[in-house]
Amino acid sequence: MTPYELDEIDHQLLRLLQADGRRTFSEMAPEVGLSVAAVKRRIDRMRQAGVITGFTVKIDHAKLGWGIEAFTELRYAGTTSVRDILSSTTRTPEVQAVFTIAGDLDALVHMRVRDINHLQEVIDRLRGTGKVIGTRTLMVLGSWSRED
Amino acid sequence: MTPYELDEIDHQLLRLLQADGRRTFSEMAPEVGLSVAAVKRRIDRMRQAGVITGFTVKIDHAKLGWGIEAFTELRYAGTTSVRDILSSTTRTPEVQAVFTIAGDLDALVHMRVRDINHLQEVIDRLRGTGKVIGTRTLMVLGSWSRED
DNA sequence: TTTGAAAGCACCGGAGT
DNA sequence: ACTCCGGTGCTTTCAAA
Repeated sequence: MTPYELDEIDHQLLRLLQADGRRTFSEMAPEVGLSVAAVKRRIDRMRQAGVITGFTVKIDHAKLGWGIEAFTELRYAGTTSVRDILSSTTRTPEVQAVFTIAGDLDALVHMRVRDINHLQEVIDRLRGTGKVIGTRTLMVLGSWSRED
Repeated sequence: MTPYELDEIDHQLLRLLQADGRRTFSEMAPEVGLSVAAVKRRIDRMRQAGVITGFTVKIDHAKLGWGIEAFTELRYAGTTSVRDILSSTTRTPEVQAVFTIAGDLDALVHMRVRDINHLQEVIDRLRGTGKVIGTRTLMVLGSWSRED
């Protein structure tokens, strides 16, 4: 699959939208030196091409009382399919993301919990579902994210 | 810090904005059964309280030719401060996110690269900077993310 | 692929229930 | 708290280059 080619102005628009996804076309137009209609057209085009898959809101989960973040590495029995892994992990509401992994372990799960007891409980829940044969949990102390 | 309390309508609004961060107030108003002004006030309030930290665009990096995603666990020499870890990792452009971690390892780095050679090169770069004394890389085969 | 303008909406403040 | 309303500004489409 040949990558979709962006010129410098497309990159500028993506950067502007990453910093503020609700920025208006009329606000961006003078910043990139094009008319409002041209900006709209470019963004529609990137949406159409699937480069832009959508827009979303950024939420501070700690402010809502979900202050603890952790990654858990899961190892499964040899007979477990990716579909089984996904169906057992993704139905746990504390799980934010699941990455299936090449190599000796099988999945890396990103989760958010309220406190340590809650973390313990979620890990137990994950160990109980399906054919988990081993876990290792990394508690996040701090995080940095590229302009998100 | 006591968590900010959301009622059912606030949760609905957050869900709507997670699915489409550019949804208009007038579109959301009838869906939650309030007036446009009331919706705006609630969202302004959540912004003010820091629950909503912003809005952003979702990008399909694979479509742009950055098709490979990986996590690298980094172990540092005992004298390394968190500031040193962040300054050495975050200036690598392929690094998307850095999590500092409790326990025997020190950081988990999320990165995006174009291909395997590129991955190799970035890992070497990370091993070269600062006081890295060990790495372990998990290549992502697939991923799932809660409504993103 | 761009600009420019017109019509339709959305936003946002204030006053009132 | 919410609703109604009016002024302002943004979005969207289309003709034209």
